[in-house]
Amino acid sequence: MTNLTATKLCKCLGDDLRLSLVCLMDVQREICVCDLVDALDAPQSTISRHLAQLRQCELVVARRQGTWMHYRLNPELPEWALTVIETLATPARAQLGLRTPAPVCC
Amino acid sequence: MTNLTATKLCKCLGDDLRLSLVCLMDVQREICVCDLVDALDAPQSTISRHLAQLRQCELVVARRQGTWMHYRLNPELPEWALTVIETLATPARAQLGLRTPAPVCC
DNA sequence: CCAATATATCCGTAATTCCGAATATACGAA
DNA sequence: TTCGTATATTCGGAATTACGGATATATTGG
Repeated sequence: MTNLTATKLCKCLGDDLRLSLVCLMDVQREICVCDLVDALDAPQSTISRHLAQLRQCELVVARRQGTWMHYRLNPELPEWALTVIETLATPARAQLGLRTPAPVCC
Repeated sequence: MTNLTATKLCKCLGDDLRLSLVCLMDVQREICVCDLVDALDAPQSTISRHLAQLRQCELVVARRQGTWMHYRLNPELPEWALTVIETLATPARAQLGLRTPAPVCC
């Protein structure tokens, strides 16, 4: 179980970049940072900073594989949080102009 | 139809006070500002400012009745937005310590 | 150990958001 | 018109958040 609150979840999702990250993880079960970096075009340090924030709120978890880090939604997310994410995913992808990126590396 | 985006919705809900306001409107079909002010204890100007923000994002609409203003969720909210609000309402009420206030005025 | 690659963290600054007292506005009643 | 009540807006300052270049760390291969 996480100690995620409704407010914290919304704060996390209330930013274009973080919402994009979460949407990409929702499509692909797991995705590595380099793919995130070139799907969204933003400097690597920015992406990494937002990922850290998502990790700290326990929205996502990371798995290291060699030099790569693979991120995915935290499988222990409470059901209401998952519902919110899945409900937002479709409109968000359209609004943010996200297309599912072809897996590049890993 | 509104021009609400997923990010804007989350930004609105990503604040304890605004999330409380929305939860209270979700329970009571319609609620007036004075009830909101004494349900949440925060200065009137703060409540009013947050209500203005919710109005501007088209999350809520207001109806004047004499000197009172009655607020409710925008009935034209897209379905995904309503789903998000309803999904969050239960955990949020618990986390924010909200109890349904007895209608005081109006 | 060294070099290269992937990712994370630091840090100073810019931008945004939040606050609440004071003030303005809107309305009903007298 | 004037007063009283309900609500909205203004405004200056405090607090939070975001940014991204520079740097640090971790891991693999040679």
